[in-house]
Amino acid sequence: MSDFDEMDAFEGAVPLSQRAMAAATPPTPYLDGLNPAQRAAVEQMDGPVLMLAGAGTGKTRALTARIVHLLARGKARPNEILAVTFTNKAAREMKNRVGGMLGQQIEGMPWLGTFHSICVKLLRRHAELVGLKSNFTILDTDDQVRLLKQLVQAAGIDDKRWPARMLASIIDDWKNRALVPGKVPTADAGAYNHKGIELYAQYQTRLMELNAVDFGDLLLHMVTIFQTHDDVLQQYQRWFRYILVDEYQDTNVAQYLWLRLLASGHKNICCVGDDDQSIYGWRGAEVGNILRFEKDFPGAHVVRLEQNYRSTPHILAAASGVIRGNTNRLGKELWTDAQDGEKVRLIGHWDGEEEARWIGEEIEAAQKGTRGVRPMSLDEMAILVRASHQMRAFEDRFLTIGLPYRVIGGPRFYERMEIRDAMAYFRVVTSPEDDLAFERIVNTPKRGLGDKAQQTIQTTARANGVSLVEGARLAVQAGLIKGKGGAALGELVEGIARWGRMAGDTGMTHMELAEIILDESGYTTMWQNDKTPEAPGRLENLKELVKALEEFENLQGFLEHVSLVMDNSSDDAEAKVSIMTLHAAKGLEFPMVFLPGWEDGLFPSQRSMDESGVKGLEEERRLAYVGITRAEEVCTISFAGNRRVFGQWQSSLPSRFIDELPEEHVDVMTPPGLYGGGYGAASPGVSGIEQRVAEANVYNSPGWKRMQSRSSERPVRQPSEARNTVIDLNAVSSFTMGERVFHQKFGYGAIVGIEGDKLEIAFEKAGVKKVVSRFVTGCDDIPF
DNA sequence: GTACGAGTTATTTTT
DNA sequence: TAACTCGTAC
Repeated sequence: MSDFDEMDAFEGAVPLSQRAMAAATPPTPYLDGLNPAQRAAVEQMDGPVLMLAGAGTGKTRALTARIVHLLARGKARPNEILAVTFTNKAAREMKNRVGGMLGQQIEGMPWLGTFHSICVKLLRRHAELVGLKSNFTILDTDDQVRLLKQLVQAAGIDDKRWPARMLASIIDDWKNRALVPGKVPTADAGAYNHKGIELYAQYQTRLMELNAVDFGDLLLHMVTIFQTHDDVLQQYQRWFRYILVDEYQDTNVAQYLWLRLLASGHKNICCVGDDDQSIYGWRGAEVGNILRFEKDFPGAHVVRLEQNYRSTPHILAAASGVIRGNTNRLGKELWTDAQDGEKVRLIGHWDGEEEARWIGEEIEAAQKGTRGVRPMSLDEMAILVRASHQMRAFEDRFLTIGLPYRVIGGPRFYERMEIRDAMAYFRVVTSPEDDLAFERIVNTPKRGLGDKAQQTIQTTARANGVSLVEGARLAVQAGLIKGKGGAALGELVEGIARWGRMAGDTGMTHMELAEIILDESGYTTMWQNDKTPEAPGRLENLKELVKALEEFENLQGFLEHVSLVMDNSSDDAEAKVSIMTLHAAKGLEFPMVFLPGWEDGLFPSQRSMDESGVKGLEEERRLAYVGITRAEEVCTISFAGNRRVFGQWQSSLPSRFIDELPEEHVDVMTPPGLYGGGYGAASPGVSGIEQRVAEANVYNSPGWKRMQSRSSERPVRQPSEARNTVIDLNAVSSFTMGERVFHQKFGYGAIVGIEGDKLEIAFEKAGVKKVVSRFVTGCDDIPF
């Protein structure tokens, strides 16, 4: 069971008074260099503390110092401190920093971890109280949906109209709100075509039968146990002398209840967070938890960390100006000692491609040091977008100009198909009753087992009250599955049994076992024979998976770890620009940050506003705040007048957040491709940024005005699209020797030969190629 | 069992 | 537009 040894976390309870005395007045080097607010947050050890930590105010430092202080003062032993984070990354960082501050790795803080990993440990010890066995399996989203799909279909519901995914998110939402099937309010009765609650109950029953839990259950079951077994609750209330919570603004109702139950004895709970950075409302986070802290814990000490060590004053002022638009804040104002630095830069572009092109050029200039303050490495730059589809324009552009970039986020290593397949094999081997895993691999690779064969397996298993593996064995034995499929299935079942025996055998490492499983099952061969371009990568991933096993004692340990730790370890050496969503950027910082796509409807997202009204808008605004505060030295906000949305050209207005930027901290730039910038005054009554944007921007250009005036009809000349059309019409004849042209894939180049409609082009990055002329556009660079 | 074509549908994502 | 899912035809 991974890093959790049954007794470790609780052993050696020496009376506290004795320990406290032994640690009379030890030196406190970890307090040096803390500012007064941080220090207060560290030294106020007893009772409830709310540490309101603005962006870049050294919260992790204060949090780790607090842990070290508690230990140094003998207030608690390492295993008596409960420290909860949201992500494994945060947990890891805190662990490292506590170790670093103490000068050595203490014997471990077993209760420093994510909500989920801590709940797994607890639930394994008390599983029987909610009807589970302690070796329950943890289902991920994929398993969850597959299971629900079965139930939905069994209930005779059209899963096309009512997708299982939808039900999964409804159930997740209930679990986030700590609602067991019987407690779902009647207001939600209509959910999922009035079948939601019933299916939720069925799903929970099915999970019990499978001895399985989903992510939401980890919290929910523990809350149930604490609520119904006072003795258990008290045991942990006594054991966890001090509780620390990171990112408190992201907690959902279940997590909140869990914390409140544990803290209700001594109330030594320190919650750290920033209401202005609450951006996960859509997945159940309740800003209300942090806003209500002082009511929940009367007499709480509230400490505000407001000195920012990250950004320049202009950047902070811009961020403050935007977030000021929100109501219902606890209220904080970031300040800094730092020198002035550059103002936040604001620029509008004609369309999204233009924006990507400009940012690409800015990045290249910044690298050389011809722009901004100093030459910067690509590692120091990031582009933060609202929605991942916005990344595409940048990827396309950077590919053509050969600018190295990396996309952060997206499918993680352990979510890739081949990894999940391989893990399903491991799961079946280590626990043959894992039906979901068996279903996944029974016909992967193809064994000639279609729907009918799989149904036979199901029926046999159910009739005999056994697992699918066992059902399959019986079915084969009884000759119910004929031909090639039957033989292959027999082989698979036999293999599972054999590999299971090998697992118990000590003569073999679990890495060797893993390789044997993947080879003998034919899984490796399947990819070797696959000729799709991604096959080699998948084989590579499988190799990496086996390598990752090394750190664990056995396959079970590995599976346990992986079910909760879905990390992506991509540490490539080459310097690259990072592209990611604003959500993914939380907690990160970069000297140079680009915030493109600030257009109303895109950011703030129309959908957010439609679905959640003012609440939604405020969360979007916090997203803007998070974005701006990621920047250390240079922050560039941009928007485009026109953008392709679902293949259609759409024009939009600059984001309302742009109007909220304080004018004196913003430098409005003139977009390239405009003849000298301004086109006269904007309409009267418009002032401040809006006016300056209008003066400098496309919004006051003839092209824009033309489009506006014809807004009811289709604009005569769409951007880019128009350009392409013109070229297409003149495809054969329009090119001349030496002309500079652009190709989607190969970038810029010059024509060195013409043969009918085929062109020979010397590309700047890709060398000389022959290309059909319609794939090439001239770059006459005339705007609009 | 696969391959292809029609039809659908377009946030944010951790555990 | 493009990516994905589903159903049908071979």
